[in-house]
Amino acid sequence: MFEARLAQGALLKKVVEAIKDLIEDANFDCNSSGFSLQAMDSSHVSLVALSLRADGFEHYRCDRNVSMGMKLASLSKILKCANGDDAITMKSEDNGDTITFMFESPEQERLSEFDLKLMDIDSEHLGIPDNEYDATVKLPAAEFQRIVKDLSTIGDTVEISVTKDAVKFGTTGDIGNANIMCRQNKAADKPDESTEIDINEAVSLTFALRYLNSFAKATPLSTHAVLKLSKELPILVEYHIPEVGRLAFYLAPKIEDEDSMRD
Amino acid sequence: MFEARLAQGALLKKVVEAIKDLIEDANFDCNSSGFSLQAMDSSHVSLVALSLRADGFEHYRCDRNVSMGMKLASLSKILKCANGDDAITMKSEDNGDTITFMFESPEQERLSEFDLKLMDIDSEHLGIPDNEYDATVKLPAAEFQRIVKDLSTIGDTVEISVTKDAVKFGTTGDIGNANIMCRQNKAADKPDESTEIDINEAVSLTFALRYLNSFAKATPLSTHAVLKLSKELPILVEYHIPEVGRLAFYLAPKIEDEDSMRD
DNA sequence: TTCTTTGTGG
DNA sequence: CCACAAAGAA
Repeated sequence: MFEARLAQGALLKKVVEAIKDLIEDANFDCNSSGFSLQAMDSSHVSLVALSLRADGFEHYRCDRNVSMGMKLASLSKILKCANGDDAITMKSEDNGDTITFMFESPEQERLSEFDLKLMDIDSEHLGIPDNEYDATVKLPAAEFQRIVKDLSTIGDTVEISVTKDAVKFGTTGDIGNANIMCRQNKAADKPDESTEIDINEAVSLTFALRYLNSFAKATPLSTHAVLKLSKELPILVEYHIPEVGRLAFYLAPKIEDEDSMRD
Repeated sequence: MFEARLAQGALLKKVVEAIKDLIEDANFDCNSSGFSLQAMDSSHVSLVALSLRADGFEHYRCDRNVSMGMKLASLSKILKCANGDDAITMKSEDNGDTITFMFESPEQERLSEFDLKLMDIDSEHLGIPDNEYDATVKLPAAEFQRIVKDLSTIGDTVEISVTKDAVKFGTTGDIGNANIMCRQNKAADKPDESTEIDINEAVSLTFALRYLNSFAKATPLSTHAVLKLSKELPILVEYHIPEVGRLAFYLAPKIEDEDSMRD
């Protein structure tokens, strides 16, 4: 059987809120080392990878590897019934066709159980290469969310350019264009507001803002978002979940349409 | 004539907000002992009973018994024009065809008057038997509201089971099923959060969540909701209005469909 | 506090 | 089937 208890149930609520707009249904894979998910979004453009380590749970038991297919809209409905301060226990029998979510209020006065029917989902388990990246930018998650939201009001794509000591986000649209630049700033006094850049080579890549906006739904999970970029590779947008794991998103860059540049 | 002044006008506002979704028009009955209403909801499934005692009013005068038919949507419109801290005076001449609502701001700086046309409504005055109940559950009103709201996202009906020291709310739906259990807990330190169970016999009854959700609109009137259940009898959901009276709702249980159980 | 979402009434 | 209002989310 599989059984895992998360003292901070709010984490699970936030994770599901962050990915449910991107993915309709997904397999959650459980093994002795933890609880994870990998899935392409519905339009097969971006990829979501969640991993929660076994040791991030208050209690974790997984007798044999299982893959549990869930409809994320249903899962979200159920998790909305948990209070933010509830502890959440997930439980599933081997070969069972449901997963049980138990919510316990801090004083244990109220105990709720929700059984979610599992479903069979074909999933192509994509191996994600563990790349070295040309540039890594760590910036406050709220700031990243604000930037992609603001730029979305102007254009559809964003060009992210990273240089040694600044990252620039630029877009162009019908009404004009916009550029937002964030300087490196290792604010030691306010670590939550630091912006750090680690670079091997300057890169400049263009992405669809629509997906970055979806990724930014993970903002409540972490103080910082980490962007990793390499020429011609998908961007990796990572949210570290303190003590427990991480939620990561991959999105391929827009290839410059060179038709207009040919002579 | 009839004249009654309620210092806490907010009470009247809340009462009308709580019942206007259930009832379109109703007769308000006034006599020397108080102000009351009894009506079936529009679909003739549930029953609403309001009573405000004469001594709950700052001033109360009722020369002869009158029954005043009002359209609740209109009454609600009018009461929305009162501030929460206004005192409300209701006034109606005997044989008059209107009722006047006077709103006075706490400093008497602002005084408003609204006349509402009365209407003739046939009302079957149902005698409500004053039953002894098998089980009484008193729980925080907000918690009851939350439970019926959460369960509504999963299913259409709820099975309420009361045992000596806990009350269980269960439902089943397409995506799975749910159970919420509240333990008895006479929290002496936080009386507003206490859950108390008084039981003669364990009961388990099933109700349409839709109506319970409507009943829960009365939540702002009281810290606690009181559920009274007996086998095969309608559930009574009561909200005590401190110092003034009570708002009660009755709903018949779903009879188990035994077709599927016949051999 | 504002906006989006959902349920209800016409 | 459409529009409004109340409720929840940001």
